[in-house]
Amino acid sequence: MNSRFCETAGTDPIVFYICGPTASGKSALALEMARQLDGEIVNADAFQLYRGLDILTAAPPVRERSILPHHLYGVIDPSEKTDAGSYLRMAKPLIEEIQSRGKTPIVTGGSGLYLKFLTHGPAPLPTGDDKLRAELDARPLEDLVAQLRSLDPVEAARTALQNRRFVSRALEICLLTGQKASALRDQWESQTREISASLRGIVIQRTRPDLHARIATRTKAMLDGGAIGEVAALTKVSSNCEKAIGFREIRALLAGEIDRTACEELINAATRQYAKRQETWFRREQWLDPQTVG
RNA sequence: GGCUCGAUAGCUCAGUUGGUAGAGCAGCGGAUUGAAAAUCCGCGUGUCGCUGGUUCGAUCCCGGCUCGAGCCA
Repeated sequence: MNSRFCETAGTDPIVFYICGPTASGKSALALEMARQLDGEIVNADAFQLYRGLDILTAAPPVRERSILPHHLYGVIDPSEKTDAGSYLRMAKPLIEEIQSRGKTPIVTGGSGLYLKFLTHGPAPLPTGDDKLRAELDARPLEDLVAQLRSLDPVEAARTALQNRRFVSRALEICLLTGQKASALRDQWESQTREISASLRGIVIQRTRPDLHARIATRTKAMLDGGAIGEVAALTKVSSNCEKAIGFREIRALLAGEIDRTACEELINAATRQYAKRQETWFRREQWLDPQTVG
């Protein structure tokens, strides 16, 4: 199975992608492939970017990272925010630099949106604006929907109007650019045709019972292995970083609001739900080659 | 041993004055280009403990049994 990818890697300066749901074994596979392909690993996980949360976010441990180059792990302070655009601005030059040294970048991670930025490029849209978002968040959803409908009826028709995030973002684009979000998005859509054909990568697939068992094992190991200490040690955490699965649950445990058993089960459930959403995302990325494991 | 209460979805429970049942959580499916481990949409998945009886019809009423909790011995 792996030899096939070694061959394709040899023909062109390519980037190899290893995707899949959380706890599916991406990191281990990435390490093995990096050895075979003379590659270097590039993180594509939105939360493993944060520093000091290796255990909570199931990032490869430092001893593993020292075997061969691992990039973009623990590079952002938990008090900071990040987004798919800034991830792309870090990852793209890095990948080119790795290639310039004759190495194969092996991108691995489970953040579908971040991966999509890397594979299909950014749309010509403005970065989110915290101040504007705070203003929009303070207004009723119907109000935002009405404004979006008047500014950009095409975008309103395509947007899931019950989803405040999506409505808010569409409106944000219109307000920040003075243009129609729908028009800007159409530009990008037309640019991205054909890109998928040039991409190489796999998505790890496991049965649900297998994946759920692996999640349970990992959650237990995290809680036993220092995740609680990591959370306890954080003093300043961005609203972005605190969204990490397990963060809220461990905070509740530390505050005595829930017991260890409840904490573990809440994290398990949230992780299972996340894994399911990841599977849904990667199912749509048809350029990925499914690899059934387990 | 006697009495009382309970037994309904994977879990916690509601309900049907008799017409085969519904919430939350879990689960399953989906959307998703700058918050994405986020956010949102859709779906009830069932021998109503077992067994007799009454009834046109029982998850519901009656008897017996099983299991669980409590009280009395």
